[in-house]
Amino acid sequence: MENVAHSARLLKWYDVHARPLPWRVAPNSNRRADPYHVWLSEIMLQQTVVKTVIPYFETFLQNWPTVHDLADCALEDVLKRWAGLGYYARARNLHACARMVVERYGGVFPTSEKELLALPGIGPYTAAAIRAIAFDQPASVVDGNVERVVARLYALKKPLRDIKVLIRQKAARLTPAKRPGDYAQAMMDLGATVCTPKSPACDRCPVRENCAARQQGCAAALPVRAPKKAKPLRTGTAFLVVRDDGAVLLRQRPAKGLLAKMLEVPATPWCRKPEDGDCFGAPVEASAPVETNWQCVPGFVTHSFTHFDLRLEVRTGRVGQEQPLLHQAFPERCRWVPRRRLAGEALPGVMRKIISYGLGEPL
DNA sequence: CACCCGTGGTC
DNA sequence: TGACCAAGGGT
Repeated sequence: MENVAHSARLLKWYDVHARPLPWRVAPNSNRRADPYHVWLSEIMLQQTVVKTVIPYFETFLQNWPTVHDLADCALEDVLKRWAGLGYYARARNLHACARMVVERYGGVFPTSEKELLALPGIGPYTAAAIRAIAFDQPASVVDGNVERVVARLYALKKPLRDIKVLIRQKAARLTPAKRPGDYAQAMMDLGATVCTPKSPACDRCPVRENCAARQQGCAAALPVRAPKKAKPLRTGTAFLVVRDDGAVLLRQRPAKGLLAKMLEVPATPWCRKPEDGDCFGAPVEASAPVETNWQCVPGFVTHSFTHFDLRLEVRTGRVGQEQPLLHQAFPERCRWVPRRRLAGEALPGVMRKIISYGLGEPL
């Protein structure tokens, strides 16, 4: 394929169809996007769709207009603002990266691939995106969209995991020296709006003449993904304790692992075996954070994580102001949170489900 | 390298 | 409605 024709057609399409996004400058613009904005948006966009990211991006910029502001704030505040977005390691790395950029580089993002890759939360994709979009360097940006577009352009029919290197080579060869930032965003916009996973709109595609998969009629079937494994079910019981003044008992999760450093509703361990009333041989009551008259809420809260499904029973309990916490509840990590403050806390989506389910009202 | 790591948009 | 899976990185 003629690479020049490909990039020329794509850029011409992008000039017309580029979506205005908060972190994006207009195509063919003389200005470059702010590296802080590009970095922040790219971290948020990892495995997350544009529509979901936009309000979070606006909130972050409003609270922390510069990387200095973000570096100066407490991690806890970042986690609060990140709550609901998922993959919370991104938030911890974001904060660490901001501090590193300020300490090592005086708040100015480095431009070399080596230096960018050394920053927490920045991998091959994000480093290339920052170089291309913020610094106008001809870096080859390969994300899930580009993998799909390239697999179709060349009708690559082997399993995706076996041809990742080949796709990177093809993608690098397609990347133009001019307007690399616009080109990168054009490829990703194309994948997100035209060359979509299930039913690609080939009749609207600016590079349909170059697409081998379209000629063969197999575009929708590419790329070939490995079959997914079934998710195991984990079960447990959550204890929603409401104090007489309406405050709810929450607990900070451990520093590593699932939902690290986020707040949680105290609960039993989440067990592999869906056997009610028993977990590792211990009774459910052994995980209760207080002694009270527990009330079972009918039904379950269900939630699907990346690698397992969760089904939780919820029990509610009312306690007085002077109720002592039980030893098993890790009291050093427990906090009473006023009802009105709940929505702004670092509560993951699953915990918000549990609380609103147990309270019988939205947060 | 395989696995861990969230959530909700999308059809 | 449920299944797919997204602008990936860390270990």
